[in-house]
Amino acid sequence: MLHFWRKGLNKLNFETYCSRICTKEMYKGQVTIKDIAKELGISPSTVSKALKGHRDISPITKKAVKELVDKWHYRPDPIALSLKGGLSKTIGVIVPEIVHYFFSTVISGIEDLAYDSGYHVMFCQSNESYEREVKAVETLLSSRVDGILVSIAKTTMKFDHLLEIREAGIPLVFFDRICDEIDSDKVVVDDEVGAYEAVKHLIKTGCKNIVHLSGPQNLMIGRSRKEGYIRALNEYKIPVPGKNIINCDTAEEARIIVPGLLRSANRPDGIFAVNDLTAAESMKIIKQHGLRVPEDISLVGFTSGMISDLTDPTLSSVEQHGYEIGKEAVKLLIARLEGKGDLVYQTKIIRTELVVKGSSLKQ
Amino acid sequence: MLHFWRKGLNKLNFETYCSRICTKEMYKGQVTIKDIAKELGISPSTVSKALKGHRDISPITKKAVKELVDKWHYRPDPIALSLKGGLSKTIGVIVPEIVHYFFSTVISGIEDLAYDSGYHVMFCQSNESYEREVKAVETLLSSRVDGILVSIAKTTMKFDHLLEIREAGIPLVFFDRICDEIDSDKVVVDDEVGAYEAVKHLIKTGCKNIVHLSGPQNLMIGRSRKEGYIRALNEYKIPVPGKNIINCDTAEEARIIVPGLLRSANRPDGIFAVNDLTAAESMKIIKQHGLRVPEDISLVGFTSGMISDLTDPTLSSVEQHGYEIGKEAVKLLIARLEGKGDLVYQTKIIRTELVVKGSSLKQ
DNA sequence: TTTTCCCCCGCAAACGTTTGAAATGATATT
DNA sequence: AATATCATTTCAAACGTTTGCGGGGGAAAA
Repeated sequence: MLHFWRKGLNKLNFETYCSRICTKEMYKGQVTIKDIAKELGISPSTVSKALKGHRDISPITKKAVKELVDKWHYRPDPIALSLKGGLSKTIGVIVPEIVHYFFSTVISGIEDLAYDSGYHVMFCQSNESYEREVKAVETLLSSRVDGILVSIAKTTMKFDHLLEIREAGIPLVFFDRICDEIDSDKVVVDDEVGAYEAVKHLIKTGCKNIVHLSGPQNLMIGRSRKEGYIRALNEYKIPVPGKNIINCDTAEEARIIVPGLLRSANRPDGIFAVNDLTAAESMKIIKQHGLRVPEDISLVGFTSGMISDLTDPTLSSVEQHGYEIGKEAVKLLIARLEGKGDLVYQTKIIRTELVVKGSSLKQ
Repeated sequence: MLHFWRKGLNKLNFETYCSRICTKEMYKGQVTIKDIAKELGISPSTVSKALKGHRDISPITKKAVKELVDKWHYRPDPIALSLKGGLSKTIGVIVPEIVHYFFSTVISGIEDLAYDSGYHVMFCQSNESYEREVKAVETLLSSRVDGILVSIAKTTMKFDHLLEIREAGIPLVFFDRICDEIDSDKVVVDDEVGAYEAVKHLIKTGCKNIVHLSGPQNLMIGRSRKEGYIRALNEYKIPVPGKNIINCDTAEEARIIVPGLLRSANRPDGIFAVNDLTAAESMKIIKQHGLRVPEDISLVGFTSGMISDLTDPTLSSVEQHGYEIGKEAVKLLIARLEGKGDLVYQTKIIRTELVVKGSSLKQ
């Protein structure tokens, strides 16, 4: 029974060879390499080799295989491939929340570059919860992703789960909400410079009493933006009273905090908010109190997307280039995955850009 | 070599049994069931059965296995599992774009329910391009996802790629941007009713000349919203001149179209826009022309998230409950995947809700 | 005619896991 | 003492694919 068929095969012309009736039950399950082999009366390994153009396989067989493959819509099973090769060609992403302009922009960048590079994207949202974040790491690890991109939750103070990723031997890249305690590839926005530029702009346009509505101080981004604020004031020798830095990074908090500010003895004439949503809400409150933006109070936010075009007046803001961040993060990860990256960890800084609009143009 | 060890094993106490030195090279690759077996001197199948609490396995062995598993952080390889079981426990999602409040909300709902149900989510964005959508289907199919959720792109007019999903035998659920030509499970918003309610509200608050800025008519949502608009006007015996229905569903188009409207002979006193972004841009243009909202022109949009709170005045809009849509879509898919769904296709309708805010309160 | 060589192709192992069937040793039954 | 019973474990096959190795057959060289 060995090789007896070959005489027949070699004499077979393509018509006969390929026009056999399609007996494969295509409605159930997928076409496998074995099905192709059985139909053609050859072995699975021959089919496999034919498919990748191995020189061992004769042109006649190659052609026959390819035609049947097309006819039956055979697709190699990525799962079997992964089992063999050990790589899933999938990268995992953990973000605090998807419903958030900045993060969806980053994800968009991640998705675009990942797919162009032949990787799939699997993602989880932590919903800003430490527990969910731990669970997400667990999920991704047991999914055998090749690498993980993560932007940590506001409430994350312990990092064991992230270290576990490292211990499992899979590459990790932080973006935006990075973790200082862990040495790794990182992509960050130059928050400090962005904040500095924003506050400097407020000072130059005549603000004397600038309040900073700040973000959580356990996150780098919260600290950096505050530092930029302080540096700008220091540079212009303006005192920085502690009460001018107020933790307030949501619209809800703004509704509680801003009214008090407006009624206080020395009302601010400039506000630098840690994000646009807070800034926009502040603007509304200011207007409700009968004050004008920017005449009475100038406002600058930190990008959360198209918000800045919708407010009245339009909102000056620091653009973060989320799409670039996503792409850079994937680039770093893939470089490491494919071994081209040298062993030293990199931190990529994406520059910010102050976009001045209506809310800070005093005259 | 067969079973000779057992005498020893049974006499072994746990300390000795489990405290063997961790010789496994844990820095490279994953711990497999074989490693556990080898270390314990038993066979892989015993380990496997011990792990799932098979009654065949003695308590002493079970405990030993579990302790080593904990110690070495063994995780079953999902890839091997998938190879065996034929299921990847992954669902694929195709959306037009992630950077879009409505879709990111839906995705959030999808993600939440999917993970709670033990499924992973893999996703692609079509960027509103037909070609990209075809490629996304291709990608997802060759990823062997168990099911696919899709919201089609604006430019998609042919549906062969979607039929291919059906032919591959994997369940398909449409959401929001559904495809009428394909019989399948669907989750839709009752756009028609939402539009009807919105326009009725405009009529009741005194608008006589209402313009509809409509969406693409190849999409159900574009057609349905237009139909709701027409039904409301018909009900109040208000004529519907063709020129009052204008294709315009982006801020860019609004900047071109709306100024003309405002300068026209019979300027509208109400506008129903197919989405909030268009409505918000229209509002800006109206104000720039020295007209007031809602006194001169009332405005109602169709939800795109938090936009409606940011404009001045706030924007009346039809809420779509994107999060619910995502959850329902996953629910339908999982029901079908797990065979509990009967064979008949379902269409789930998520009701909309008119949220009246400042832009349509004339007095 | 025999030997050598090359071209094609099949075999088998491997990836990690599951599962029914077979086997082992000890104990209980006749 | 031979046999049946039981608990516990191993064996082997399977999922779909890849790949180095070995071998059959035909053609060219001796």
